[in-house]
Parts: sequence; C-alpha cells; structure tokens
Amino acid sequence: MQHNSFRENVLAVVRNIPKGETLSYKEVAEVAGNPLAARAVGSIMRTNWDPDIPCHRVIRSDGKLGGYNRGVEKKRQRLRQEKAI
DNA sequence: GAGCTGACATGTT
DNA sequence: CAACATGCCAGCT
Repeated sequence: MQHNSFRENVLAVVRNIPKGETLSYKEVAEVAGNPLAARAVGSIMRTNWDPDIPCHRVIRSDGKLGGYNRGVEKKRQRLRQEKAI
C-alpha cells in the first residue's frame, strides 16, 4: 500500500473530525499511523487549504490552539461557534 | 538532488 | 521555571 501517503491519511482523519470535537496534532498523527509525527501533521495542515478539512479542529496537546492559515483569531472564533471553547 | 524550516510532543539538562 | 535536543513528514530554496 504505497498509494496512501501519510499526508492523505492525515487529511482523511481531520476530515472525519465531528463538529464540536477537537483532536490534538499528536492524536491525529497517532490515528494516521505515526504517533511521533505530530510535527509533520502541522506541516501538512499548513499547506492544506481545503474547506472539507476542518484543520481548525486540530489543536495542541497543551490545550492551546496552535496556528492557523487564516489567522489564529479565526480559529478561535470557529471553535467558539462549534464547541464554545 | 540535498538541506533547512515549520501550525508539535516529550524528555533531559 | 526555561532552553535544548530528538523524532517525523512535507514543502521550499
């Protein structure tokens, strides 16, 4: 199975995150198949500009939001709308 | 084709 | 308490 890259896997996982729920970069990396690739997940999300992939639902394990392509403020607002952080 | 950087995490110094 | 070092993947120079 070499068709599915780690990138595609991560994107699929994030896309499957239900509304009102948040996953940490590490959790996503774990489900994607690499518990040590939390950093890679961030890189992938950064270059991913897809409305089908709610990257704003991916936050840090520390409980902080982390970053966002369109601005951390936007990420915070979106989470506020969905899960009222 | 090789090296550096980056939306992270964890352990050690 | 903070800074440094290591591990992973993708993208850019």
